[in-house]
Amino acid sequence: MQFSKSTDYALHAIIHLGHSQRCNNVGIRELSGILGVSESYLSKIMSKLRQDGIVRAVPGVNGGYELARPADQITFLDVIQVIEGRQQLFECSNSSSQQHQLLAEEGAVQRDQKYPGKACLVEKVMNGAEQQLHQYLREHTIQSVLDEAFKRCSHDVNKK
Amino acid sequence: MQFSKSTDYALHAIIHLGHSQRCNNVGIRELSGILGVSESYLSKIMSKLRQDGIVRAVPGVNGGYELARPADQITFLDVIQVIEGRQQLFECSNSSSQQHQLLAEEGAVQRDQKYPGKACLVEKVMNGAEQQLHQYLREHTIQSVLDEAFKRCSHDVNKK
DNA sequence: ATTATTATAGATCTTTATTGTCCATAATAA
DNA sequence: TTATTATGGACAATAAAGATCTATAATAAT
Ligand code: SF4
Ligand code: SF4
Repeated sequence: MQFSKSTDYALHAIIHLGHSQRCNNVGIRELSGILGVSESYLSKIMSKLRQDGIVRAVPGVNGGYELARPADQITFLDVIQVIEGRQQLFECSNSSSQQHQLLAEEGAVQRDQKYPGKACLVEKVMNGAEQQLHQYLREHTIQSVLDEAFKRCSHDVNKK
Repeated sequence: MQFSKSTDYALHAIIHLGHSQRCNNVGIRELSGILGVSESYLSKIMSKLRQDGIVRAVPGVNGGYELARPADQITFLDVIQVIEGRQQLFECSNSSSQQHQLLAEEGAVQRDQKYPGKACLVEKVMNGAEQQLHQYLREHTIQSVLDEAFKRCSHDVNKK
């Protein structure tokens, strides 16, 4: 299990947009050059990011992309979920098996929406783990990375 | 990004073994029947679990599988990593891109083994998140699920 | 020792997901 | 109006997951 390359690209693209906030929009050409990915492929990713409200896009001369909201309001989780989707990390495929009887509470079969507390014991652990992951990714914003990069940078300057 | 079905099968197989500890070995036939998976496919999974020292296998009459160590010493992470592997959740593919300069410390390119503290800023976040996930999965053992299932069960009996 | 039983390893196939390209179209600012 | 830029659909290549079959090796019971 790994994050896809697209997630990698999306994160770096967003970070670059965050870094170029003051300037004009950033076109797909520039972006693709900096990330080292083809324009066609990257544009698919940017399109998704726009559909999910992470970036704004404007066509035409001097068009391009910009962040749809301040970088401190864009979390890693936000970006990752655009690409990876929002399904659960663990989805049981055999809830009709014999074992299920032992491990699941009554009513746990139709567990998707309404009874979060009634998940089976396996899902309880797996979903718990996923929550830990999400929590951490929610706590880290694009801005926090930008800040740290700037800190490092100025520290380097002081050294010299 | 999702856990594979194989991980699902592996977890359930191990749980069943833990549940049948007192009795004899559990053959692939019984196991496959209970999980609702083909024998051939499941045997591949069991083989991996054996190679990684999670279960013991004995061929021949009355052979089968049993846990290689007590269920309270088998964590969810143990089982999951057998199937999903041990690569990092996030592996950067373009550390030669222009962006890399900004985000990575010096020496961060050859980051794999020796400089865990020097990872780049993106990896720092992503690896941190992975650690959260792993920590949680490490804290939950097969036995803990068994215990809880038993608790529920006896609670149900009391009700009746 | 023989035999029936069981796990193992290899080859192979299908299906699904990821990664990637190309092109025609729509939108926009100059 | 036009040059420019993003968008969406179709498509292809590759890789990974899911699954099956078969021949072989190991073992316990006889
Ligand atoms: S116990 Fe949970 S994970 Fe297992 S089969 Fe039932 S629903 Fe699925
Ligand atoms: S900054 Fe980190 S994630 Fe980004 S390219 Fe460099 S090594 Fe990869």
